Amino acid sequence: MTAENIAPERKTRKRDADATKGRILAAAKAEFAKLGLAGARVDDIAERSSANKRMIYHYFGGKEALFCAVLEEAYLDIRESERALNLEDLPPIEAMQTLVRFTWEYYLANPEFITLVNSANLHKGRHLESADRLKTRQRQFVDMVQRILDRGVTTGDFRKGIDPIQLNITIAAIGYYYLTNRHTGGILFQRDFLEPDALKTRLDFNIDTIMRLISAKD
Amino acid sequence: MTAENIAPERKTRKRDADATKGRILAAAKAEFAKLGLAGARVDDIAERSSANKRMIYHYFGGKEALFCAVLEEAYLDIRESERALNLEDLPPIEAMQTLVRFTWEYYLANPEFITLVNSANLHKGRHLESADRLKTRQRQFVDMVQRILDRGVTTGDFRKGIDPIQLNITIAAIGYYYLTNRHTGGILFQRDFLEPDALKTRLDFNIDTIMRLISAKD
DNA sequence: CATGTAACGCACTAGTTAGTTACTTATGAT
DNA sequence: ATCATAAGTAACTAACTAGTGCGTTACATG
Repeated sequence: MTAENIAPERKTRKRDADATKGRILAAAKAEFAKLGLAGARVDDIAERSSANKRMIYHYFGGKEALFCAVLEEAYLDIRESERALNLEDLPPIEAMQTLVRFTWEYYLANPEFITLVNSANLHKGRHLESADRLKTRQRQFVDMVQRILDRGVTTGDFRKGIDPIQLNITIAAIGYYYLTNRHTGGILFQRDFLEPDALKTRLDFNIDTIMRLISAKD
Repeated sequence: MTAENIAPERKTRKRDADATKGRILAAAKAEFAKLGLAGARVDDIAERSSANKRMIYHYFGGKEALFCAVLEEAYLDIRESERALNLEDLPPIEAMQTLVRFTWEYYLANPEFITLVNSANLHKGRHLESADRLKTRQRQFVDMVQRILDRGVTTGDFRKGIDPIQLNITIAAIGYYYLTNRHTGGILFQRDFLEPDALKTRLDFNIDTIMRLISAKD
């Protein structure tokens, strides 16, 4: 499943199912992210992955099944990266600020995540229904945020009764919306949304928004 | 440009350029919103509008140009609806709460707006570039929000120095994200995002988020 | 009533596109 | 070595799709 195979072990290893599968997945991710499910072309994915179209049908079954695989992998990656932050080792305020910052930086570094999720929702989430491993991870994630909130209440930093799901949605929303709509936003507001200054301003604004939302002092 | 022509003036008026154009636009809006730009089919739009495909090319020039027309109309409609709220006649706090509530309710009542904007951004906003009338409206809208913020500062209700653009983006974001990602969100969080209780909870949460963000007391 | 103009519609084309068939080639267990 | 199996390829197909050529029909104007 390694995405690339730059230094083959012995000679030029011509046959490597795992590597081929990984290359197809990476190429599909790029293609689906750029053009959406309907706009993506199976032939282009085959070419981008320097594999053959037949291999896509062999390993994944078809265009839609390939999209399912791409989507689940994308979601698993962000949930795994969040877990790797070890937020539970941080004081509550710092943990929450880190989460807001991480979410923002993840979207910035992985813009294809956003367009993939948008495509999935255009099709009513149908391609995520069977991703059971992900549902478990998601629950663990919500529970972790709940524990951070609880700790913050104990220390007197956070208000009581905040729903971790509403909070998660809000943290995602204020970063996601800015970035997914940066093109139409840039035209309408006559600003470059990706300029370093603009990015810094927005991140600070977002951290401030979340801190004011959950803060106990008021 | 009237979308329907239920009561024709004299006899059965078989030829009506305006009505045909309007029907095509309405059908295209529904089709593009449902399937995206690449997924939409010109033949289907022709059939849905009970017009002929030839007419689409006659009136709009092509699929992409039709998408441009649909998109600009959609944006103009929301900006016009916002203006019709006459927020400047309300006290600052009430004006801002009304704006948050309106934005939410507009997205709920016009779900196609969200998917159209998503499609436009998938294509890097290219289809909105020539919408000059809209840019003017957008500036007027931002100026109006700025005036509400200024009034709020004068009355002592709002903090100083809030950027109306960051605020607008945030108001849109917390409603938009919840609704555009309601399908994947529903699967991952195991909740029905559109249930009446869930909708009410989210709207209250959103109003609270914005009020805490701009409120002077802290 | 004659006539120019714009609305309208059928049927076609040239190029795509997802998915498949039939085949070759490398690999590793025996 | 050999041979079953999995990896890999090229060429094909049937259905689809954006766009167009060309002819017809309604309506306003003089």
